[in-house]
Amino acid sequence: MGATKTEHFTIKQNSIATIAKALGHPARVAILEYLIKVDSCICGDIVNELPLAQPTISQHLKELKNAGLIKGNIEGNAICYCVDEKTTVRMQQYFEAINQKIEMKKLKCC
Amino acid sequence: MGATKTEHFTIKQNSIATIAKALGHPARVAILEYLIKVDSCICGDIVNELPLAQPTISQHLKELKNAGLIKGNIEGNAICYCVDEKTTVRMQQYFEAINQKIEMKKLKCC
DNA sequence: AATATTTATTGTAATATTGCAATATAGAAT
DNA sequence: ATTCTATATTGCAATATTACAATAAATATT
Repeated sequence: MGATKTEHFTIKQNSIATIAKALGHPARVAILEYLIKVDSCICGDIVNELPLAQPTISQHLKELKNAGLIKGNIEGNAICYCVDEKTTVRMQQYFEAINQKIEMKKLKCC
Repeated sequence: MGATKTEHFTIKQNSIATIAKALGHPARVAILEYLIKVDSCICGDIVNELPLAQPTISQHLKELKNAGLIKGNIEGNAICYCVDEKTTVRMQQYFEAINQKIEMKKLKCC
């Protein structure tokens, strides 16, 4: 016991949960917002920007990457991280669909 | 060490992270979707619908409620849970804003 | 009042996450 | 080749999450 029972849910549900989970930490929200704010996107900047040690940020970047929220290209001895639009668009669409359904039903109770 | 350093991030970032974290588990995504799918929204239904024990679901409902994603009204000896549109709309708007910024910048690298 | 029904709480075991120091890796600059 | 710079990995301690059996609480039904 203690481990998430992913196998009981649909691929879509697991996929949304994975992306949401990656954004379920303020440091990772901050990283995403920072990558959007600046034009360039070298990881070194992030270490200077956030009040976390380099290994911690490296770990957060890895999680954002695994969730598909960012992508990283090697550029010399630095790594160029930036947002992966596909995933943020997908999340937008997910919430759009949800809100549309809610609007259509105009739920009886509450 | 091991606890999230929430104090270093903005209220907005923490707030988005809290909502995202609540959706960072497939069971909670499934619960949200189920509450939207059905017209009524009694918790008992959810226990029958999902392959999780009643205390587990009760706990997940609590987390969704704390994050503001659902609200619950007492109705006899049952509790009527349903989606809180305000929060799902807020998430939609958050991703809309993010995607708009990405579109505007058309990031140089990657 | 006694029983059934519905949901919440408590306690606990298993597992996952967070954060960082120390170290490793790999390309760049000298 | 050595040193510098940027990032990743490892190992570990602290904390949080997940899941559920057992139990509690509160209203409904008989």
